[in-house]
Amino acid sequence: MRDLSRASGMSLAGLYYYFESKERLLFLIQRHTFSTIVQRLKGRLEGVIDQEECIRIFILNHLEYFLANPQAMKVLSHEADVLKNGFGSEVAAIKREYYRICVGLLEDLKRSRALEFSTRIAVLSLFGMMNWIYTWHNPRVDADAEHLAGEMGDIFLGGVINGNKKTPARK
Amino acid sequence: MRDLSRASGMSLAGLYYYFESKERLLFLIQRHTFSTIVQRLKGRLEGVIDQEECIRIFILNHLEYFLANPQAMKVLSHEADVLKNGFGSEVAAIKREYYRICVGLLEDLKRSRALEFSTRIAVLSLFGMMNWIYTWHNPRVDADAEHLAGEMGDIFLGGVINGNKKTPARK
DNA sequence: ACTCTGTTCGAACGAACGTTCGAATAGCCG
DNA sequence: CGGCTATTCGAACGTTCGTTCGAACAGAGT
Repeated sequence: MRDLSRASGMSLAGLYYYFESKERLLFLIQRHTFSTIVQRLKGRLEGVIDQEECIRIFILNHLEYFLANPQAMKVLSHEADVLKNGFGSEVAAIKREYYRICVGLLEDLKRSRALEFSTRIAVLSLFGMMNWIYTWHNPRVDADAEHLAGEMGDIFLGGVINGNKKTPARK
Repeated sequence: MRDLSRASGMSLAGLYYYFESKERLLFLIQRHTFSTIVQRLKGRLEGVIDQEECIRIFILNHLEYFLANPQAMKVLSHEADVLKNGFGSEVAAIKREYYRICVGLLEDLKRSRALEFSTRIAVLSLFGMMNWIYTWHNPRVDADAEHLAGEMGDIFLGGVINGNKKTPARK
């Protein structure tokens, strides 16, 4: 809170005139962030029918927001589970909706191409690929969101669509 | 430190008889953990020639350690960059060696099959898939390390080997 | 001019943290 | 037994943190 006070130019006590507690402020930031991501995603998916294109849009939407707000996403990734019961559940609901959208897209893809893989593991692997970016992305040496989304889309979609033809029988 | 004192049964001051500071204790834990992972990996890779099998071993080795020490890996993922210059650089060197091993394995695979993809992005995507597990894995509902390593290996290897045949031209 | 409401702030409180210090204890060697 | 070293601990120190309180200030309405 003292850092925010210094950065914003408002006194420490002044912050508490607008935000009743540090936890509620974090809650507002998280709710705003995840709501924005979900809302933008829904807009971009509207009218798109190709299942593969939908997943590429999902990845691009996610990475664009992450790379446009790197410090914010670093904090949100770090403070993911610190909100207490009341605040935590509302944010968790938004995250769950976001997760369910991705599950839906992947199951559409599975159905349309008669694929076989665990949706849960695939979705969470994709989230891992995308979210881990905050630990390594350097805007001076790494590509932009569009290019990264393309590369990650190739890896992920190539993996779930083609599977691994070399060793198809896995226990 | 007070939590460690309570959990270990030793008094708070007693801890400082063995560890000169909290930061040095964290450094020792990190060094021990990452050294162990690298050392086990080298042992398992010895004599293996098939490039795909090497990467599957890499994934399995990583996930086995992560799932065997979930709380520890959660802390290490969270406190990845808090060590000061002296301590930080030694741990960073071990991590860099680990990263370089994975880069080497992937470049062997690329060379042997004449593949085309960004090694850096592929490696960091793989790390993301594997490291993100600490945020979602529940031993009561999720599969064990061997099964997860198989599924993630299918997705990752399928992705980098087969690429995405549907839209091969990507700018 | 006076009040009322909305806004801002310096100063402080209580709690938690990393760390230190001196005393107490235990085991061993002469 | 007496002295030595290794080990353990209660109590405290200084700092940082989230939060609160009462005073100060500004502007609008009467």
